[in-house]
Amino acid sequence: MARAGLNAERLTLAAAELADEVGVENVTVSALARRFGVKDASLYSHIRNAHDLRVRLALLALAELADRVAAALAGRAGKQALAAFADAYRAYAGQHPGRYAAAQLRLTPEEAAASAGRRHVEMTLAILRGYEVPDAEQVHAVRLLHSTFHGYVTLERSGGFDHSGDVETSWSRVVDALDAALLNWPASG
Amino acid sequence: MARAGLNAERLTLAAAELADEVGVENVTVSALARRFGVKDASLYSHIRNAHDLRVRLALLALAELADRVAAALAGRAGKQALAAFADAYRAYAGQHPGRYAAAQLRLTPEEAAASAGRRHVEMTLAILRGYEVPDAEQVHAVRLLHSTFHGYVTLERSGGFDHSGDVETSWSRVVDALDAALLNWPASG
DNA sequence: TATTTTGCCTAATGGTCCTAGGCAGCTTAC
DNA sequence: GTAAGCTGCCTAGGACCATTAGGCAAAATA
Repeated sequence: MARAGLNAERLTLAAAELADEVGVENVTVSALARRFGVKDASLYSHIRNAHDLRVRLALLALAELADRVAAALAGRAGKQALAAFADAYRAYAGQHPGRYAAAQLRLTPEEAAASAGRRHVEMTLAILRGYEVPDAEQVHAVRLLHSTFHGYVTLERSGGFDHSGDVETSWSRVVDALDAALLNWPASG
Repeated sequence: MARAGLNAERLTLAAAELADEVGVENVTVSALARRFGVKDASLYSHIRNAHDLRVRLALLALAELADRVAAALAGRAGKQALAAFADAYRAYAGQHPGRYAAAQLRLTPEEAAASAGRRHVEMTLAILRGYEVPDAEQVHAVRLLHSTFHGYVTLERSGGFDHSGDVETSWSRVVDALDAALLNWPASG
């Protein structure tokens, strides 16, 4: 019998495709084995267990997202940079809902350290350089941006906005509001 | 043998407790049956299936959250109301992480119509009455508020903020930023 | 070519979800 | 107060998923 040529990377990539097609919750060791035409047990030479697979998937998604954002950010500053970050972030979640959902997995400190999480924070801090946010306030500003972006795309994806109204306009209002908040930080009131 | 006295409500409540104790992902028909000292199959006279259980749990959580927010909102307006909403929302997620997570389940239109989702929107609109947001802009403002609150508590819960910095200060900055956004809506820039 | 490594296999266990059909405890009717 | 029926929880059993142990054959190496 010919071998299927499996390895951890190929499995992770296939898991990512599967996630986008059928949702993270359906990314299972069995489904993955089926996709490669091998038995479930065969995957355990390459991944430790199902959780290990999900961690790899999360790391893949975080890295891809960081790449997208970095590309969007190149050569931009100020509100241009903010909007580019926002749009790239939202576009990734829209094009890769399964991967985006997978990226929300809670990581251990070691896993987080090996992840692109740091790059996300660095890029957000880069945006703040276009504004005049005091150093001591930057953590809070980063949290506001992440929270808002994450909350928006999550609700948009999960159908929280279904009923009515233009989501594109809502999104630009969100970006405008964040821009204003950064301009007036921390005297936002 | 004495009967356990099961019914859909008791099961849903127990599922909610289970969710807060061990996480939504571990709220399983088996675990619930174990908690009542009955066999798995016995639950199927009361709930249609595992998904039905999760829907009931989501509806419970949405209703509880709406109650909390309504109580916090009573007699307040303007920024007071905004902060009360925000704090009640965040407190619920903090005290009932499993229920809060369960409330994020994607509902069908019929389920959503029977849910407290409408109340959430109504209460958010009530907050806007303390500001001067044009009618046509209210949808967008509601989305900004929901996105930001949801994003923040989700990231806070999932450990996205672990490393450093005062989360209470971050939270008040978030509320301040939203207050400012509503005061200047839609000329946020 | 002989040897080692390694990849995928079979076999088996235990957990979860779910259906079908049975029997006993509770309810109601007389 | 007992007989009838309803209902609740049961046993039995199927399908799918996660995982481990041990085997054999294909690749890699000597």
